[in-house]
Amino acid sequence: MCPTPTTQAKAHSAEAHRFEAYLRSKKLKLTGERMEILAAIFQKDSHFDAEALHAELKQQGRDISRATVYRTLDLLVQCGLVRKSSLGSSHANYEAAHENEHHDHLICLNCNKVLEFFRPDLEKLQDDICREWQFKPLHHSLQIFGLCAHCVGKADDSIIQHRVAQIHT
Amino acid sequence: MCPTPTTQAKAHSAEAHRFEAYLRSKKLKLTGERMEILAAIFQKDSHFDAEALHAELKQQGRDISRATVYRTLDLLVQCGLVRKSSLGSSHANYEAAHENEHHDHLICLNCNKVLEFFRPDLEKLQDDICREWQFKPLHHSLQIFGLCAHCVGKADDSIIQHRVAQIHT
DNA sequence: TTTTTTGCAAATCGTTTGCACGCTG
DNA sequence: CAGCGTGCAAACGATTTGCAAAAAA
Repeated sequence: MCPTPTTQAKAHSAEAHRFEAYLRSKKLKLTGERMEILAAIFQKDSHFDAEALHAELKQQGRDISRATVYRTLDLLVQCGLVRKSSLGSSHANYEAAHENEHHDHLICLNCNKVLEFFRPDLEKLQDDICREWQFKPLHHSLQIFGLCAHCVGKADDSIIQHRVAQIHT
Repeated sequence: MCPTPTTQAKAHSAEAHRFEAYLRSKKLKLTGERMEILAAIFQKDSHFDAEALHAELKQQGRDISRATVYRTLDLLVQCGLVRKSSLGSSHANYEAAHENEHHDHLICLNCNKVLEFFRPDLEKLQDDICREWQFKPLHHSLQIFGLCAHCVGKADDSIIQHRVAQIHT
């Protein structure tokens, strides 16, 4: 009876509700473009950049301008539904903030795979450091760059060394 | 008797020797511009960006082109004398790698002060994480953003919240 | 109707590059 | 003198912005 859940179904997802609430709280408007961008992001499984998102929307038939994609990503970051982190590249990368869980990243310099991990003891250690310096933490980012299990031994050393020097943290 | 150590004295500093050795090993040339840039960097105490370095050189009477500054910074990063890390901004920041000591950063979102810390237990924890994932670490970066002791309570919440969302990691 | 949003294209900003000339080895 | 290095100005690529038309409240 129910139609198969499709992009359409996302209209009432938890993310959509949260975004709507956020927009209302800021007296901003709920537009088709904003909702489609949100849906597209939460359909994705991994990290992406603005350009890839824009291209994906276009191929889905929605020709939303790059400017709107950037503007909407900003809003989503502000309201906590999307997380931004470069992953070592010089341009911004984003990911849907499913479940609100925080995590950090292991980034393979050979195949570009991104592994996510969460360690409570790491979080605690950071709290200790902040206490020691009387520093109030609001955000943190730990990125470990190297070679994943598949790429160890298979990567060209000189290329990898070059990539290490190019990392943007 | 000895003349007071000045910029000139840097010509034989440990850094200069290391840079010279690196250049020789790569069959690159030891130029005045490269040495002056190195000296200027090691005179500085803190983090800086390419633009600031370029301006500083100019005001010291050395009018080295921006292109050369960028090219030389690259070389210095490659040979390990300079470290690159954005500190949350969208453009590159650099710091002299005195003593080879590794450290991480606490970055105040109000006054932009950067506190450096080193925790052996943090390094060990990262090794554990990498072992667990069979990941070979080559580089890492931990940045904690927030408010330093001086700025807690003095900062405008909405401005800080906005800055958190702008962080580039 | 009032206010916000959109798309477009131009503008920005940090950084890189091609090229002709200059300097190092 | 054979290569590299330099300065210049143009090119770049990601992101932002001003503005007039379009959509939401």
